[in-house]
Amino acid sequence: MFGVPEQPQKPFAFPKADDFPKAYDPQLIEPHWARAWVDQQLYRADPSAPGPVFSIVIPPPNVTGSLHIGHMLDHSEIDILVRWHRMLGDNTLYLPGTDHAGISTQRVVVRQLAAEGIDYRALGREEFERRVWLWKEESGGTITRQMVDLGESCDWTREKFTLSPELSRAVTEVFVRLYEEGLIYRGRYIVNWCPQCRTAISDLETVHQERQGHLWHIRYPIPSPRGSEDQALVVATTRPETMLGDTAVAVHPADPRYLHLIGKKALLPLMNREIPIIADTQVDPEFGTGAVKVTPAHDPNDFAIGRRHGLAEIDVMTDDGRMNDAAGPYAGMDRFEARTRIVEDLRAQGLLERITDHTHAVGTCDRCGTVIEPRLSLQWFVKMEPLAQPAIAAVERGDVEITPANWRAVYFEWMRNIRDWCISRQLWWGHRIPAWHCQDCKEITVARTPPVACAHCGSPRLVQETDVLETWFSSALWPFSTLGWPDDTADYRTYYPTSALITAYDILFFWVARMIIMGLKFTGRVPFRQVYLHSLVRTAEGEKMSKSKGTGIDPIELNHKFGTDAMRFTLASMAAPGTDIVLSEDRILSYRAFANKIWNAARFVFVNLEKFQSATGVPSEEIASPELRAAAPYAAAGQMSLADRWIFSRLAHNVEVIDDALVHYRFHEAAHSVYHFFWGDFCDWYVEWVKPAISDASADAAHRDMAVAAWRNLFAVFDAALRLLHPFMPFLTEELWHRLPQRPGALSISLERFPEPLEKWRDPDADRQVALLQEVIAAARNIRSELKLDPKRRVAADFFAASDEVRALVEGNRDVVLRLAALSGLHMSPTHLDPNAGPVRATAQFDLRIAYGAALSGNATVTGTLTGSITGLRAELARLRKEKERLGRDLDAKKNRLADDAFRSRAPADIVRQMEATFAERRVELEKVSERLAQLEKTADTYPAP
RNA sequence: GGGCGGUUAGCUCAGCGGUUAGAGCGUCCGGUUUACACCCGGAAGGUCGCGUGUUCAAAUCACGCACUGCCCA
Repeated sequence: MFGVPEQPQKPFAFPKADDFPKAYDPQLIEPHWARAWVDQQLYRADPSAPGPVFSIVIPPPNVTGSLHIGHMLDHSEIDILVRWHRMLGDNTLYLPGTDHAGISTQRVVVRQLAAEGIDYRALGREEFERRVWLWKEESGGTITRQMVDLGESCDWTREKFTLSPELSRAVTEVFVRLYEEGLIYRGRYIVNWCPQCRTAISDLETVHQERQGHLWHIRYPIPSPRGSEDQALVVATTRPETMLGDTAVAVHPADPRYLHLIGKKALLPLMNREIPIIADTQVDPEFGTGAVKVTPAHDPNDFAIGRRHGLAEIDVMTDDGRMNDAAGPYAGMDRFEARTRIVEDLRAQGLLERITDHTHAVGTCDRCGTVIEPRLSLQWFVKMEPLAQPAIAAVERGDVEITPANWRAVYFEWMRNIRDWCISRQLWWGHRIPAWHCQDCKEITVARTPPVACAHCGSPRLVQETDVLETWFSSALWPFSTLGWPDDTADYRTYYPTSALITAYDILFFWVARMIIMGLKFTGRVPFRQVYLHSLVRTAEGEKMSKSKGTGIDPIELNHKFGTDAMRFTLASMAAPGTDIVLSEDRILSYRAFANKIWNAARFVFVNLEKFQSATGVPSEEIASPELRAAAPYAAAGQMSLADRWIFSRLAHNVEVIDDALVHYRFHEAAHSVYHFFWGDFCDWYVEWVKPAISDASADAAHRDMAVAAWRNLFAVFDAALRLLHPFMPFLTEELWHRLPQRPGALSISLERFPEPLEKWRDPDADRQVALLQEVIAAARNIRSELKLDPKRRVAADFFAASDEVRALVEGNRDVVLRLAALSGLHMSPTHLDPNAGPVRATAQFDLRIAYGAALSGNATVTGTLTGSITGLRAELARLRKEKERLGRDLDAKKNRLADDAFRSRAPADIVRQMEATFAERRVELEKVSERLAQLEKTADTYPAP
């Protein structure tokens, strides 16, 4: 896969029309380039390379999973940044890899085995692990294959896996150090237990769902020496099956209803066990009856009460959610079956006081959705509070910048209320905890390598801990473990801390926060300088995608259908910080059209160069060589054309916008800028503008020079546009770039430089002048459209310039105006134009009119003409009235503002000046509109009423 | 219960103090303009959820309300 193939240097030949099908088909080129980028190892990082460093590690996906659309968003954003930085000349590393996804991978393999009729426990740990590795080998390539298909420019030689020996070494090192510092401890506490996965899971992996449940009010009799009958306490519970493990009933010490009962005993129904009635301030007198059953082994609050009062802790369940022997007659039943039976039995015994509806949050397993059982068990924990302090400070200081900034508050909130982290999992797939239990003294020995003797008593009888670490524990080390830590490698020295972390906001706590904690603890530095948290992709219905509901979108399928470039561009264009993305096919189609537009622009450029070459004999090397493209822009006879000045100015402007947008992770802004530059500025205006110049095959030297200069500029801009587009549409731009002549040895557009926003290209005069000409052309097109003129028909227009400058500009560019507006002539009028002769469009700078006579003249038919017709006149009147009203409203508002002394004295001077200028301009427009309206109304009066 | 978002054109979304509030799609009108019908030209369409403030100036800031989504307990 990584062998570098020989690159035969073929002589350059311009693509012919045959090589350019009219419709762009991404399937023809994307697989080819995806392959080539990997095979040539183009993105292999070199720690000794020059330039500022830009490094980024991938959020590792589940090794046995497949990419979903959220990954594609994430990876597209990362790859856009990476390609951009690489093109800026940075020493760039994009490090790929996967994690071992402990619970889900184990579950998949357990299921596979079960399907073969094999109980995984019967296989034994070693054999089971071997089977999981086999499965990893078998399915583990999917993710990386998909990433290759996406064209991600990562360094595959540095691909990492959390469970590989090198990364496992980092995990062991971290575990041992934390243990030695007393930051890891083992203890018996209530944890979230998933009976389906048969393991403890962390608080974060427990998802709370609001559910409609019940509150069962159960009577706990209070036996008295004299045998009085109705002495009883009523407790309310949502989980009656846990009562089998009750070891007390608790009331609030100040609750007058129960004062007299404190210290007495209650008889636990069904179990016939006497349990104490205790007082504890944790009891909420408002909830239920104010008396609660206490089950220390199955509820975190009860556990706390139990510890305070020295209560027994009776676990009544097994690891798969069944009732155990301590549950007496209910032993062996599933917990929910037991619940039903217990309620029935209580009812039968008259101990069920009542049942009320109760909505409460039920903890469920993040992985499998099973209802979590809070359960007492012996687990390993990380003491988080001391670790969190530096992580809070780092973000406070700005050592880590979080974007969008509102996530800072969320981060702080979680960090400041952090709870100890249960890191042990009762699984076989994962990093086995490097702790050994002494069979003699029962002490624990934690070590980097298997110890031969107990550190406490010297006994050789040691048994390794069976629990593994949760996957996020190893993920938390990812930014440095992947770079060689704990060794001081060249990669680590060069690329750590990484530059940025790009991930979805839903793993801020799971992963981002923990990486900051671990990075600071073990490297003394933050793991990344910036965090960008992007949104989630939702379905067209706005729902969160879910595999189980089948609403997940397969990006590969969409890429195949629309092209990876189009998909990537779509995601980028919608990736506004802070807003979830609702993906729709319409939107993707519009960017597929954009790819097609680029393709066809290239087609135009190449095919016409060929024509030019054969007509003039000017070789393509004199027009499109890489050296010439790099040296643009060109002037002919010492002067650059207005169109050329303008497009380079627009290019510089857009490069600046794009650079700035990408610095701030505003992918949508960057995408919009490049889209409008290419389609609007380049295709709609520039190419149309210069068509005559580049097809001028006149023999004389002056014309030839102008044509060559025009061609050189066109190629230079086209080349720059491709480089500008490259991070967003890598495949198409790579393909087209290779169709341009290149230096020998130039391998890829991705290794070229991103265009620079050169100040010398800025040309405010050209910007203004072209904007005005565009307005003139648009005005003419607008009238043509209103007159419903045949688009091919050229008609004459009248023009009044409000200044000599405007007149000179329009006269100097008469040809382009006539051509793009399909006019046959432009007659300069010394005075304002009479609207009775035809519709007038006017700005403060000019009037333009196409006279009815001109529209009618000749033998062409004018469909639906408004000439002299009452309907056409009415339409124009309506338009003018609306225009007048709008201008009037605007002017009133501005007049008031300008008349306001407060505004004049308090607003910045340039704002006031600007307001005055637009007011003056708008007033001229209003005057013109009013004048035209008055004249037309007079004309309208001569018509009979309809 | 606490916190964070969202509410802008028919749809999906930008804009988050200062030009006549934008984009893509959709709609309507006209087009086989030899790069592109995945196209070209033109147009219509919005009291920026409601209310009250702050400000010379509010879609934009603050507060309240309504609806809605998410996170944490």
